[in-house]
Amino acid sequence: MTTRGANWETRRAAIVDTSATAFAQGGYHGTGIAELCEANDLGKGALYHYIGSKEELLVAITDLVMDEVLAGVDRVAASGGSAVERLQMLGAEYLSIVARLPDHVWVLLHEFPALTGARATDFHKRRHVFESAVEDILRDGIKAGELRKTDPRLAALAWLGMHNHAYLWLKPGGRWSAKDVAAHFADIFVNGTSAARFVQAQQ
Amino acid sequence: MTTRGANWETRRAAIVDTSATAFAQGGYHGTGIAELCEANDLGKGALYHYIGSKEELLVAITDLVMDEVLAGVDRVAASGGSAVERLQMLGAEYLSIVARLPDHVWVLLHEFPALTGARATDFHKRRHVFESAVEDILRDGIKAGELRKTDPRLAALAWLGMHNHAYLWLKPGGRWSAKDVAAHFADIFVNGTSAARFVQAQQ
DNA sequence: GTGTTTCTGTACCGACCGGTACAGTAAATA
DNA sequence: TATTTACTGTACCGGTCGGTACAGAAACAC
Repeated sequence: MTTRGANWETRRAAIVDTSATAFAQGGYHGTGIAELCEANDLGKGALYHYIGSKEELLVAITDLVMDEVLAGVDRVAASGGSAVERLQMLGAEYLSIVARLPDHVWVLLHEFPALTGARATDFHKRRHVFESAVEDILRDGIKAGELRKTDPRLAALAWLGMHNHAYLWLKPGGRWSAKDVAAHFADIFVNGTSAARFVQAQQ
Repeated sequence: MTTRGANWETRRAAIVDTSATAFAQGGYHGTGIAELCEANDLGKGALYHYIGSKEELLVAITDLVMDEVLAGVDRVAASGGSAVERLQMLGAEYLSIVARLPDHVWVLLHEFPALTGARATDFHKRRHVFESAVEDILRDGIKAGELRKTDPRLAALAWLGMHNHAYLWLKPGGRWSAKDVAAHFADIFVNGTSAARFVQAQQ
């Protein structure tokens, strides 16, 4: 067993972040240990003093994202808002993570199939919690009469697609903020893009 | 220069398809030449007689998908329908490709960053044609008064996210057909999920 | 049958893969 | 100052990477 110094944890966290960026650029399999060493400005010995193995690095990256996502799910559940309010809040929570940790999210969405064994099943469980949260909110909204009677699973997949896709173009300091996009997406998803509704409302 | 027999092309096409499935399971970098040989039941010599190189295989897979996507874009443009009609039609065209070639699409969406040089710029140009087609239809719809005045770029990103994401769960012979999903998605995107509109319409 | 072309398996290449061993250094503790 | 503890660079491991050379098999032409 190896002992750990005072700032071992912070050093490791920095390595995880830097490596996430490297993976996001070259892919998990496409980025070698040598490149990670260069990105972190560390020798192999020093690197392995912190990471254990390449797969542990991948686990650290995915865990970091999923911890935040599930914390967001909890905050939304505790908010006690209406289904539509919770849907928009969940979108804002999720997109703020995407905007804050775009590289980590990139790695998560692209490389989670590289996880093996217990790590893989663990990840799938946690992802299921997030996706079910979306679907449950939609079910609540339909039951409460807030939302039309649509297939909740298919609608959830549409919602998830809209928001997941943002990891490709939503960047911190970019054209839109996470909050703006969340509001816009909630508007499209709930109210649609048709002009007809407003015509009718004016009648 | 190598000469080619009568069924060289068909053999190559079969190898491209089989390799797409292999890449979709293990990733481009994660799948070695040896695994491709096994998947295709061919020795290295035979395989290289058809593929040239590993990257050419990737190019063949992405080209196959993009050819179909751009053909769909052309058919939609030639249809002469309204913006809303064209939007739904483009969704159906795209999702039918996703359902028919899920492995190819998987490889395209995950591994296109591995393309280099002219291949990369070519791909980005063709993808831009597709994404612009979506945005242009939205602009047309807004101008014609069919759609509300929203940010066309952001709305296009929402639409693309919804449809792109389908490569993860839309399978041939699965729970939903490509046409069903396209109709459902168009309904959500254009009309939204709110119950309010129908309440107002009934008044 | 003979010669040519198309195809395929085997052996092999240098480079790089993820990972380990370990000596050495720097800093804290005594 | 002596000793321990935390950290880091170098050398190296067996294995696999993508790719090539080439001899021989199979299919074809005549």
